Amino acid sequence: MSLQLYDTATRSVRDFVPREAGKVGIYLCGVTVQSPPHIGHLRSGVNYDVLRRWLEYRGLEVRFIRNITDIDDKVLARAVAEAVPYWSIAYRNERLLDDAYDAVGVRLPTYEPRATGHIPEIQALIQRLIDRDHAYATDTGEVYFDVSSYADYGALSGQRPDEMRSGEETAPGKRSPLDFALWKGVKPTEPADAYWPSPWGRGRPGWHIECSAMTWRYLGEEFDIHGGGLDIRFPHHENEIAQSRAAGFGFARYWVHNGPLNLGGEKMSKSLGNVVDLPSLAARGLRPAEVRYYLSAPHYRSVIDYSEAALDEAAAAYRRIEGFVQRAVERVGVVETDGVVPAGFELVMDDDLNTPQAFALVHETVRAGNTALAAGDDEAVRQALGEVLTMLGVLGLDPLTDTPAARSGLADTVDSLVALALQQREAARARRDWPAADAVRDQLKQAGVLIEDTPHGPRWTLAANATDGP
RNA sequence: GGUGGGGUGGCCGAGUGGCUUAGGCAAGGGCCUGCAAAGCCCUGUACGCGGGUUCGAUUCCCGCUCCCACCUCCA
Repeated sequence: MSLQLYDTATRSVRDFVPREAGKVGIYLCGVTVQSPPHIGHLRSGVNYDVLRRWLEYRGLEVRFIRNITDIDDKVLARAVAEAVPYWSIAYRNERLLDDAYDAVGVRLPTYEPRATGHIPEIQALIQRLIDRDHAYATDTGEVYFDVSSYADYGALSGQRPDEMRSGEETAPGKRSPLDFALWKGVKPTEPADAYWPSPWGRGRPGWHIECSAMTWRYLGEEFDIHGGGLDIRFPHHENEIAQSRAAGFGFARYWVHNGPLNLGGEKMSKSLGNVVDLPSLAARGLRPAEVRYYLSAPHYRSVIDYSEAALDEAAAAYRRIEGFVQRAVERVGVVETDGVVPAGFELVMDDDLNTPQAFALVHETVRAGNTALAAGDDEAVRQALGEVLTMLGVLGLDPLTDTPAARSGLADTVDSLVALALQQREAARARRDWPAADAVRDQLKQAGVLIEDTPHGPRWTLAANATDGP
């Protein structure tokens, strides 16, 4: 069996066949960097990171392009409000986004192009659309895409132009409310440095066109997978298709959309202001790996209704896995694996990336490993440990490097100090002075160090929320 | 009004025409332990409502209802 993906365009699960054997081109609509990222953006990043890792596991060479839209109405409005250059806003938020992605283990894309770095490509594409009678310029220096010129408009999102609410604003020279701007003329209310010269007058790109231009530049006229959040299927992706197809390009062969992350029954979004971000979760004692688990454990197309309780449960589930890995490594050392995941894991991942089932297999293996650990069956422990690490690796999680102790950078220091305390406790236990022994354990617990007795002697771990303080 | 997705045991969350009715969290019982912790074992018998198809439906079909997303900037 090979990978099957749900394709939004055909509303069906399809066998994934790369257009060029052994290679995959993916374009993911990144973020408009108008404000700091929230975990809804992270979900998107994590979902496609898993897709990419799985494609690579399957031996494909992945060219993964994730764009940054660094100029749009909101970025400019923010710049005016803060009285700073628009590009400083965009850059600041871009850095925050990349840091957040990095924290949750989303690998860097092959390239991360910015809209403003592709003005020539954008203008070339616009001119091409004008030449083909799919776009028109107005007296006011705007260029609009002529929706009526593209028969398949609405196919991706199931919208019919005649059924649509007239949400699009009208403007002088605009032929239809549905037409959308490819190029926007100078506005006196916007920063003067937000414009470039063009055949249609000074202006800047509209939303949508930058993605068509950048896919063209980095992936060619036709490529394999286009991804993004379900919420931008319309109008953004619909418009991208219209532009690129009208320009004569084959464009994306598969459309993958991740589900939204809601909060309180509503989509978490910048415009609604109901956002939760990584720093606020860190303040609650959650580690990025736990957040990644939370975001990747449900299926990528399902809705996640954010709740602290669900997040805490996910963190507990991840710690269970982590606990096994740590104990197993202490017992048998780090194992070398061949990098091949169990067949059952391949099966469920090939099935439209069924990560819930994939994690179920991880947990089943953990249980087997724990049993082996209790039975002293080191060979079985090695087996389970290797499988767990390999599966987690494909899912972008590495419990070996991302432990609380390792992150503090003081593991060795704590180890020495705890060893000292444990000597006293063992002495007390030897003379059956249980109150004294328990006092040591309680004091360590107060300090955030948990003691467990095992058949091979006591071991310590940092409490989950050790960084949280009392 | 249009389009699409969904309502699964206390909670999160997969899945399936019956067969072995995921997995995690929480709960109760047990084992282990000086006591714990961790771990292991056991227990709970779920599929929004009403019809229909079927030998049999949570799974297919129809109706209803509720929720969410999109149709306007948003991963």
